[in-house]
Amino acid sequence: MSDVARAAGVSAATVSRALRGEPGVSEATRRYVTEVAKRMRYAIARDASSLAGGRKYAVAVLTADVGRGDLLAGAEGALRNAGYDVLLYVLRDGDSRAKFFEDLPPLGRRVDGVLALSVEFSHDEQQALDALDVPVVAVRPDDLRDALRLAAGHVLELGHREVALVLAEDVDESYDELLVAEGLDVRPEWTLWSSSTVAGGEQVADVLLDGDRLPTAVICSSGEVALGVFLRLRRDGRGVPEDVSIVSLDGPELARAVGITAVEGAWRERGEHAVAGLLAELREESQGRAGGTADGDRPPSVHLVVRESTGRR
Amino acid sequence: MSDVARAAGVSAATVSRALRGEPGVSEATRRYVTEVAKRMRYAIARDASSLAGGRKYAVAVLTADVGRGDLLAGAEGALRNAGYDVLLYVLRDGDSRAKFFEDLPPLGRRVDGVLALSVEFSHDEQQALDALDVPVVAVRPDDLRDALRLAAGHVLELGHREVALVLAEDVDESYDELLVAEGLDVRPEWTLWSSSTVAGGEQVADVLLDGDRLPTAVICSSGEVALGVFLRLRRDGRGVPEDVSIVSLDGPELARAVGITAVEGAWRERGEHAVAGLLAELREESQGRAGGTADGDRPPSVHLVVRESTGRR
DNA sequence: CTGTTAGCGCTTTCAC
DNA sequence: GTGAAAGCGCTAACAG
Repeated sequence: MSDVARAAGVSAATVSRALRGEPGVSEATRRYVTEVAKRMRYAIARDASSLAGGRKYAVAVLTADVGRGDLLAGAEGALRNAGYDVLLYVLRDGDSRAKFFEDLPPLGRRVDGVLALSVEFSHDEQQALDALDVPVVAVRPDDLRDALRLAAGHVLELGHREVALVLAEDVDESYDELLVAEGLDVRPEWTLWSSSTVAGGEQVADVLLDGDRLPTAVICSSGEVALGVFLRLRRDGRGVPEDVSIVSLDGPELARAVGITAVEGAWRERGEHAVAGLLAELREESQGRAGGTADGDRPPSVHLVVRESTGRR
Repeated sequence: MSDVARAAGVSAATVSRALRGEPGVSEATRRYVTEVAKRMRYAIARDASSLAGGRKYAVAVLTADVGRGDLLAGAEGALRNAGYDVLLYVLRDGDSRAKFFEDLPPLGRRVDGVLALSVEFSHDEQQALDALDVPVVAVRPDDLRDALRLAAGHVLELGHREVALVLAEDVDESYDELLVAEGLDVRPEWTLWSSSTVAGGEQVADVLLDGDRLPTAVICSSGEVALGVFLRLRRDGRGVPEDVSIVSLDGPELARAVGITAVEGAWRERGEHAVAGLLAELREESQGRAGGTADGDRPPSVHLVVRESTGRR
C-alpha cells in the first residue's frame, strides 16, 4: 500500500480511504489512486486489514451437507465476485456441529458475515450466532407448498383432476385444502405416505393399482418415489404419461436422468440471492444503518421442468 | 496472548513458541503454558500470525464443481480437525477459472497450502500454482481401470464369462486386454460406446438384444447408462439379474436408488487422505524438510457395492 | 531456555 | 481533504 501511496504521491492513509470508498477524499484523488492501484495490481493484505480492525474480506458459509451443490456454488460465486473469501464449514453430523459451536466465539473476528445454507438452528445455536455480532443470513429449505402448487397447477392445466399425492413419511400434513384450492379432486385414498426410496414408490404404485380407480396423475415428493411409481406402473403395463402422469417435487438429478417432470429449486439463484442480502447488510453496517431492514425482494422460488412423464389427459 | 503470558508468568514470545511446538522451550513450561491457554480458552488470532509471517492456518481448496460432495466434505473435515480454515474456490467454468488464476499471486500469502480436488491443470496453470511457493496437493480423478478390474472380478466370481462393456463416448480405449487378463471372454460386438444418459443405455441394450446372443453381464461406465440398460432389458422381459447382471462403474446415487451393483469411489476417504498428504508436507516444510518426499501410502481406491442387479450365472 | 525488541501492512485517531 | 503517528496481536531476530 505504501508503494501505491508513493506512486500516487499521497499518504497511505489516503490510499486506504480512497480504495475503501471512505468519505474524506476528493473525488479526483480517489479516482487517481484507484487507477494507480489497479495499474500496480495492488491487492489489499487482508490479514493486515483484519488485524487493524477493518474488514475481514471473508464470509463463513455453513452447510449441513454438500448435497445441494448448486446452492453452495451459487453462493461461492457471488461472494467471490464481491471480493469476499469463502470459509467453508460443513456441519455434517452432531459432532462436527458441536465442535463448530464449541469454538464459535473467535469466528466473529475472522469473518464479516455468516451465510447458512439450509441449516436449521436450535435456539441456543441461534443465540451463539447472534453473539458473534456479525450479520447472519440464512437460506431456508424449500417450502413444500410452493412446489406442490406448481405441480398441481401443471397437471390441472393438462386436464387432470384425479390426482394422487405421495408424501414423505415424516410429513404430517395432508395438503388437501391446497389441492382443492387449486381445483383438483381429492380422495382420501389418494393421499399416501412413503419412504423416499424407489422401493417405497413401487409399494405406493401397488396400492394405487389395487384401488378401484387409478388417478390420472401422481405427484411425488421425491425423485426416488417418482421413479418407483414410474417403474411399477410401467411394469404393470400402464403407459407414462399416456395412462398416468408423474410429477416429482424434488430429486432433480434423478428426475432429469429418467425424464420425469419435476419441480426444481433454483438453488444457484437462491445462493446468489442470499449473498446479495448479506452484502446489503454489510454495506448498511458500514454506512451507519441507512435504510432499516427493508429486505426488499423475495428469494427466487421453485420452477417446473417439464419432461416426458406428464401429458395431456 | 499477552493475557496468557501474564497468567502463566512468562513472556508472549514463550507462549507463542510453546503453543506452536517450536523448539527452545522446556517441556515443563510448554505443558504449563498449554494448559493455561486451554483454560483461558485462548485461540490464536490468525490474522496477526499471518501478518507477522507465521502460519496462516488456512488452506485453499479448489474444486471444479461441487458434484462430488463427499470429496469436499472429507477434505473439509480433515482440515478443520487439523486446525485449518478452508477457503473454498469453485472453478466452475472457464470464466471463474480464468479469474482465479488472474488474481492468484496474493493467495500465497493467505494460505499455507492448496488442495485441488479433481481439477486438471494446464501447464500454465500448474506453473502459476507452483509459483505460489506453498505446497500443492491434488486428488486425481478415478482411474477407470481400477473400477473396471473390480467390476470384472465381481462378475467373474459370479460365474459370468460373456460380459459386455459399455464405455462413455469420449473414451477411446477398449480395455479388451484388461478384461481378457481378468479371464473374461471378449467379443468385439460387446464393447460398446454410449452417451452417459439413460437414453443412451436404452439404445445400447437394443443393440445387445439385436445380437445373436446376449451377454450374461453388462458393465456400464455410468449410472445413467446402467439404468437405461436395466430399463430396456426389463421392458423386453429379461430379468435382472436372472438373465443379465448389470454393474455400474460410476453414478453412486443413481445406482443406490435403483439397486444397481456399482463401483464406488471412497471419495470421503480420498479427501481425507489428500489432506493427510498436505499436512505432512506442511510439517516437513516447517521442520526443515526431514524425510524427503517419501509419500508413503497409496490413496484409498475404489470399492464394490453389491446390490440386486448382479447374480450368479 | 527465556525475555526484549522490532516490525508485518493495514485502519484510525488526531492534527493540520 | 490530507498526512503523521499509534497500534491491532502476533513472530522473529537478537540478547542474555
